[in-house]
Amino acid sequence: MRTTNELDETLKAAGYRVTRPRRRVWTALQETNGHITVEELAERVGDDVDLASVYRTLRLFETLGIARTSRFDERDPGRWEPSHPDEHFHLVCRECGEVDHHVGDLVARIRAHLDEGHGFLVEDVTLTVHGLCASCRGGTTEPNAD
Amino acid sequence: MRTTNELDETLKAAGYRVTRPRRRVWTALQETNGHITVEELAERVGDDVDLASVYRTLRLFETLGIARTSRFDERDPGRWEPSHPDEHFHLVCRECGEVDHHVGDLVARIRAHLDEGHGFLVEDVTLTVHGLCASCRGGTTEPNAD
DNA sequence: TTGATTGCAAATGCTTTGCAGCCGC
DNA sequence: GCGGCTGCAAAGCATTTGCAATCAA
Repeated sequence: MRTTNELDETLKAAGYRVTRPRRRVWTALQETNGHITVEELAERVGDDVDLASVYRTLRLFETLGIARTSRFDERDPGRWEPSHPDEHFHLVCRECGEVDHHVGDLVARIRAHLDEGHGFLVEDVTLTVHGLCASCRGGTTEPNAD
Repeated sequence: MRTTNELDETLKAAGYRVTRPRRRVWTALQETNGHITVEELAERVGDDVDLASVYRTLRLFETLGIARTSRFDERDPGRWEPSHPDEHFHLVCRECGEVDHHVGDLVARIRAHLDEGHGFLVEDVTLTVHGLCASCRGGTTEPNAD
């Protein structure tokens, strides 16, 4: 899901109208490719789209399954990203704030593990790892430094 | 960390004063043993402790490392729990809202896995699983029902 | 045309903050 | 007594909502 055409189809298929604000928000979200604040997004979209519409549009995208929101720090505003078919998790650096979108089989393995033992039916796994990214680890980045 | 005596020591050791609001919040948090809203907590604490003080106290407890906050749904207020020495994760049921505090080695294994390959220094792992708990899985709880 | 969608402005809800008085040490 | 802590009230900030006008179908 990358082009505005694909957005148009998704909207129509679900019975929603294709509008300029929706296209604009969609494009802006694609351009940044993730972890962006509603305010930052609104800035990119431009002043002729109201902040409230950006919020409404993002909520709609979430309902449609094409965007997702998450919060990496309790005291930060929510951040949005186009939803990604791959299961992934986030590595958040406490120093530089960088968010690494990490794709791998880890989430799938967690899911598999949970499906076994417990009576709990897993629908969504959210994994966030806080720490220090390679560049912020005190200069040295040698992989086998203790 | 369970008694008010232990709270007192923790506060003093860090140079903070032992006060009635702090003891009250601490006790209330222990009693519920987790995943409680600030408002619910304030209710238990009583009207003679101001809501603002409850917020301030919880933030202090967080700083001291004896309480932690998390949000299971983007649109819910934050929830607090006494911080737990064991690494654990949360199973949140979308039907009944029940939050299961799940202790196990899964988080440790995730941590170990991350420590290997990547240059990222892991400090905190947050894992939240949304889905349906055993009792909400459509009545039937047989493990091999389709 | 017609009703979904928008912009605007006001409201909401959670959380924080300024400040004068109070209380732990 | 001093300075940290509290209650109170007001502010802050992200997000939502009511409503009349607008625009996609």
